[in-house]
This record gives sequence, structure tokens and C-alpha cells, in this order.
Amino acid sequence: MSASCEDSVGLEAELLNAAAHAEELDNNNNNNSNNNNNNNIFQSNQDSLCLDDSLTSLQWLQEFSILGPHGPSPPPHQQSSLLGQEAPSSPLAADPACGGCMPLTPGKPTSAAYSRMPFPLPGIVAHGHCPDDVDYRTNPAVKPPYSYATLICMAMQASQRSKISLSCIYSWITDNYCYFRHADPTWQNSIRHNLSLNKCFIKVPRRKDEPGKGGFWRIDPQYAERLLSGAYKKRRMPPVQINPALQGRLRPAPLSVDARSQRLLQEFEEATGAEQRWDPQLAEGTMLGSWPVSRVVGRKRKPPPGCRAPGSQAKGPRRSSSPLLCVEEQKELGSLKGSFDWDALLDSALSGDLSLDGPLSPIPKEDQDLTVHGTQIFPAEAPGGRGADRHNPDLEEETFLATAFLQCPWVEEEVEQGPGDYLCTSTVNLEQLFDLGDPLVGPGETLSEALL
DNA sequence: TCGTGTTTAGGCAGAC
DNA sequence: GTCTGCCTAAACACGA
Repeated sequence: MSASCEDSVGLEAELLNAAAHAEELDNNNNNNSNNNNNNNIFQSNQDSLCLDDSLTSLQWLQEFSILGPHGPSPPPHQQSSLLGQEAPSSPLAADPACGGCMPLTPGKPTSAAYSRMPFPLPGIVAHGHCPDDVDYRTNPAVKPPYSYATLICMAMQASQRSKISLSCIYSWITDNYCYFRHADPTWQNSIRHNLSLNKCFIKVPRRKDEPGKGGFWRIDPQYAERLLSGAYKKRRMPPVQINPALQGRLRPAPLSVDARSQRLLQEFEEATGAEQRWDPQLAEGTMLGSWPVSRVVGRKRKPPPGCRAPGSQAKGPRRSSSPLLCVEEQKELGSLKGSFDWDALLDSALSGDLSLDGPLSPIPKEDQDLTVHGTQIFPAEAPGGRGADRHNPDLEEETFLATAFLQCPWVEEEVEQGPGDYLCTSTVNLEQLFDLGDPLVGPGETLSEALL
């Protein structure tokens, strides 16, 4: 990032303005009973909010940019239609920084939704363009601009659990990305391949007393750490891949994001290392619910379906309602779905998550203790190595829990636990996230160093 | 049989 | 040009 001082000043001003907007909105929403519990917290943190540094204050941006393939979901008046479609939760749902408690439904961002945001969202309101042309959940023609690893992570986050079965990953993806419902099922092979090959994912063997096939998967804590540190190189995914079979139906929408907004986003992401998949142009097609013109990527080398090897298309894409899912997995999947409250989301964004003080998290004490404050931290090995703990489930679990705050918004819970518990999932504020003020992390010391 | 998991191979594209 | 990450495809083994 090469942000100038002028930019920084502007950014700070924007943030202060944002806080003011947030306060205003909060006051306007006092009649919302769901708000009441948070108001005190929020108001008690007004000062800190206003005096926040830019990194903290930009949390809303992080919430908005890195988590949701679709940006904010529709406001309540549009929820019904989405919920009527058996809306699954989105990755946003599980993210502590976005309120943590509300499973979100990927949906089309709308002007109404944006207008409810506490302050102008760079790149959205700023240019006054809120296209709603792409809804990955319902649009079968556009391939999500996320890597499989990202999709897996999203599914894991949305699951609100520390581990997730392969079938649930499939289901989450097909539920949230219509493209995959109609795509050649070979993408599932890619998912499996990714899980096996990608160091980010750790297999959790299924217990013998647990029915079902295969094991569970979770994110390697190291992955979360690298996420935070921004160690991963930026790589751009093709923002869209048009389903050839549906390409003819597409109608690209022109869209522009003003340069300042893009810069603002970039600054934030570079500050937080949250830019994993961020691409301003990509953002146009995801966060803003549209796709960039002239960025249709023809990277596919796949021959036409007719030329595919025999048997490669034998099976159709699986659906979330697949009877192949065992009861347990259906239960598990249940937590991936559900309605959410936009008001609550926004309110939460205005209250708990923006605060730096006080444990807002309903995470069980023992789980909280397993964060950076905990002692059961087993530092990851050298980059690239999954380490021996990969083969030690117990150790893995401890390691995972120890850094759970970094990577999983879900509450560690047993599979037997019924769905819906995630509604109490914690929120993790930036203080937790970056361990601000934590004595374990000294000045100039990175979280990794502290952990090591 | 089918789902799952692993491994290998090759190609593409962005970053360096 | 090389490195790296990602995607795709395929083959194989294992277990429910």
C-alpha cells in the first residue's frame, strides 16, 4: 500500500463520519427491542469508537468485504422472498466481526440494504450504484469468484462448527452458489482434492461411534494466522466464469467504483491482511452484486461436455436436500441454513462488533481461555508443513481451539448438538482478533511471534 | 455401488 | 522466465 498522508487523513475523517452515522442510526433504532441489549454496550463505547484508530474503525469494512460473496443481504422487507427460498447461511453469518450471531443469506444487495448501513460504504453508496444483477445463490450462470479453498472456508464458517463434513461442504456450496448446482459435478472432485492437498484444511477423523461416511474437515489454525498476517500472496480469481450453457442469458451490467473508494478498501485490506481474494474489480461483481464488464474469463480448458470422458457426467449435482445425507449431516446442514435478521445484523455491527471493550462474546469461558490467552497453544510448524499434529486428533483439537478465535467464529461444539446453537455464537472483536493490548503480544510483536 | 480421500499430472495465470 | 497458487482431470483405494 502506498497510501499518502492525505489519504490517511481522509480515511480517518471518513471513519469519524462513519461513527457519527452509526450513532445516529443507533438512536433511530432505539425502538428495536433487539437493539436494547446492545445499546448500552454500543453507547458505552462511543468514545472509544470515535477515537478508534483506523484499523479498528474499519472493521465494518472487513466485515463487508472479506466475508460475504454478496455483500449485505437484503433488508427485512426482502427477506421473506429469500427465506422462502430456503436460504442458507452465508459465510458472513459465522464471522465474529459481522455480528456473529446471524446466519446470513447470500442475496442480492440492494439499495435499501445499503441505505441502512450506518455510513456510506465506499464503493457502494459512494458512487450511488447498487446493481443487483448477480445473485450467486440463484444465478446459475456465474461462477463464484472464489477459490475452492475459499468456498470451503466459507462453508466451514457458515457451519458454525469446528468441523464440517464433506457432504455439508457440498451442500453449502450448492445452496449458496447456484452455479454449482448446475455445473458438472467434477467440482466436487476439486473440493476433495483441495481438502486433501491444501494445507489449510485438516481432516478430523470421524469417531467410530459416529455414523456416516468419511471424516470431518476443519481449518488449520496456521491458515487463520496467515490470513491475519496477510502472508498469503494476493491472487486474483477470475471474477466470473460464465456457465457456457447459460451464457446467452446473461446481461452484463456496467458498473464503476470510484477510485477513492477502491483505495479505501485497499488500504483497509492491506492493513488487515484481509485482502485474500479482494480485487476491486472483483468486488464490483461480488460485493456490489454485479460483474465487471469485459472480465469474463475464459480460463476453462475443459472440452465441451460432449467430449468429456465417459462417466464424467454420470452423476448430477447434489442438492442440499440430498437423501444421501445422513440424519446427522442433515442436522449439521441445518445450521448452515436459516433465516437471519437484517436489523439484528446491522444493529450488531453498530454495537458489539464495533466495540473494543468488554467481552461481548457468549463463548463459553473455557473456549475463550483457549484463545491467545490460553496455554494450549501449539505453534504451527514451519510454513508449509502441517506438522505432526495433523495426525494427532487430540492435539489437533487443542491447537485448533487455541487459535479458534483467529479462524472460526463458530463455537466449538459437538456434532450431536442440535442446530441453532450457533445463534449464540460469539462475536470476536478486533481486540480479540489482533490481541490489542494483550500483554502476550508486545509492541511490534506479531501475533505469530507471540504464539511462538 | 457409492461416497470419500489421496495422489498424480498438466495447464493457466498472476506475482516476482 | 520462474515461482506459486489454483483449477481440472483422472486413477486408485478404502469403507459404509
